[in-house]
Amino acid sequence: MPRRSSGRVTLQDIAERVGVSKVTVSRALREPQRVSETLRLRIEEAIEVLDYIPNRQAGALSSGRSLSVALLVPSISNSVFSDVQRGVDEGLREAGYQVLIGHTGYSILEEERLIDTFLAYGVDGFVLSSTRHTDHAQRLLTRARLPVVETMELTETPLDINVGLDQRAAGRAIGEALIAAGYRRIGFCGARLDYRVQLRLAGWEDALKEAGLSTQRCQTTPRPSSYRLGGELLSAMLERWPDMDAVFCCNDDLAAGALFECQRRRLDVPGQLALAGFNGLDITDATWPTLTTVVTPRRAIGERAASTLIARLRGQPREPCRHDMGFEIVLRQST
Amino acid sequence: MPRRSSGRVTLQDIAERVGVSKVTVSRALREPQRVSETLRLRIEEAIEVLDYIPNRQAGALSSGRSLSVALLVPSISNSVFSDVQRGVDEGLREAGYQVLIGHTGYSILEEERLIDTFLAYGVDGFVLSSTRHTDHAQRLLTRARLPVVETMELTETPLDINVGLDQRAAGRAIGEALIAAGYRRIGFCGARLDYRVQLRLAGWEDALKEAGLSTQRCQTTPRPSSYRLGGELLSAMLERWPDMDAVFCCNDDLAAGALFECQRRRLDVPGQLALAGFNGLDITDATWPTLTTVVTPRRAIGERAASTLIARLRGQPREPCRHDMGFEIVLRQST
DNA sequence: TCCTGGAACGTTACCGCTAACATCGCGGCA
DNA sequence: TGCCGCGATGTTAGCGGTAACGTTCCAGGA
Repeated sequence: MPRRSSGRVTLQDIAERVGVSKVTVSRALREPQRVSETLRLRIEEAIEVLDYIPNRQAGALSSGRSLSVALLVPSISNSVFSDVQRGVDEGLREAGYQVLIGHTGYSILEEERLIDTFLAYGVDGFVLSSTRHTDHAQRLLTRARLPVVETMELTETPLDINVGLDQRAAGRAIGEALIAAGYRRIGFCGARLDYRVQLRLAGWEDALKEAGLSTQRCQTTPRPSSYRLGGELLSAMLERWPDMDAVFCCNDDLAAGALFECQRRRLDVPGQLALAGFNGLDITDATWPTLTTVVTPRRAIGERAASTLIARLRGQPREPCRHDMGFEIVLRQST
Repeated sequence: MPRRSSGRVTLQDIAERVGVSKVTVSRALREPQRVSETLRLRIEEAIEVLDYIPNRQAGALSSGRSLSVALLVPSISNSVFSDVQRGVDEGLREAGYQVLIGHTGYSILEEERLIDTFLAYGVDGFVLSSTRHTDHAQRLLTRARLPVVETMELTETPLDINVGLDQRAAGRAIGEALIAAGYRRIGFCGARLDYRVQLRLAGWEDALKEAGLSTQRCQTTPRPSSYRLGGELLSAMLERWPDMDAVFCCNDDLAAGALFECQRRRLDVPGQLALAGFNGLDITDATWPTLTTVVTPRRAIGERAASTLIARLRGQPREPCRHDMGFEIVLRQST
């Protein structure tokens, strides 16, 4: 007894209805110019009538290309990454690729697990949201010989393509901007403490040290970032360093939360305390006062990731390269 | 000349190394208790050594099950849906399923396109974020005979499983709460105007009409929701209806934006104007004043969607059903 | 008239895995 | 001793496509 077929409409069904072989139907779909006009129309009609949906699994198995790409982000709720995702998605969709999203929860072990999973799904490439991976993950990626884009921060040793911005320089730049604005007792508040936050912190220290200022006003926690946490961290800092005149928050969520806490305490921003965030999310331009921040080109990063990946997928030879997408300090009312 | 193999390690490679047939290796992976202990260990070792990654496409093609489920959300940056997503993801991962995310941009046409795409990928089920679909989408889903969960709002006519909350009742409840708090000139501000927002608006009208209050203070726009838009809409409303004493915003983003606008205008909240939002996002509990809102059980919706879907996937017969997950009015400082 | 070449379509053999059924070997029991 | 039953493993035949190569047919040039 033959294996029961799935019941789905297949190429064979179309072929029988039209009276040709299934290869011809397949060709009509993939290389329309290679079948005669009349036949193509009849095939298209049959596809329409029977509601044929190609089986990508079968196609991928046979051709070795799945026309899909994995995008791994640390968190799906963080709009930083949804901007990147939009850029990636748009670029790749145009080229006929489907983007499969996975979220690592900021864990490189989970990233490794997802790389394994998506390799099993036969993706044709990866867009990662970091440059740090487990050894095993690196080995898997290398052995798979797939194009890989590492995004967000820059690295000296990209696996393949690297698209991001100099997080340390950005941290330094906002530090310098605060100093230039006249602040002298500048704090740093950071949550999660992932690699990028550490880089921003290092940049902040660079700036303060160079100006001969103290870098002691630094409040960090491994807890995940949130608005409320921004308030809590600011409270702790105000307690420890009552003389603080400005705070650079490692991201906009913390900065907004800190701002809300200032409002709660009737602390004038920027009169009594200046605040700066990082990323340039929508909220920084909506609060009162609006928040000074470092605007990161997230969408552009996603788009560049897509375009470079497509070049690789189309056969451009593998040759490690970095794309520095820059950043922009935007001074607003909070400083 | 035979087709070039992909170069990947396959079951056959493992089988040869261990000296058994590939079916046995396949069995060792899928039904470990059916192969002898010693052999299983040798197979596991070979898999480890050769870094074997199963080809899911081939497995899915052969077995007819892909162990993946599609989750379609309107927007990926909206944290409402990332909460749902987390619930779905967690539940399904435990059962061995991979969740593939697609975002429709609030368009049912795009939803239709994605349903088509994911059917081509051979997913075993769908979680949709709405109960409204194109006719063609409905036909595709019905013909595919896959389990489908429609989430977020309730419907009288579910395709299969329906998990959500009564959006209209929630709108009505917040309206009643504002009335109970003594407000009489209550406005509504809504963006995007998707189906759920329309239901909330209808509920708000229900409450006001029943109390004999005017429902004229209603400002809506099809533009997508954002913090800034909340400020803009509020400004417009204050201009048109200077006597307004409370506003129900169709979601928390607008409410927060409206709050920021009040701060900008030095308008006391709730003294001069009360504000209420919808969803219960983190920000509502962080601002100053904190925001009254309708807390929706997004995570629970996701989890229930996962558990009911799993039941179906495990063979439980199809029988349309609704799960009302409720909501909670949380009164905070803004009212 | 014959040959040639290319457009249009067909045949074959896989891709890597699994369902279904077949086989083998061995202990236990009549 | 011979047969049965069952656990452990193997054989076969696909799943639904596509790459590579083959065939057919007809126009056009020598």
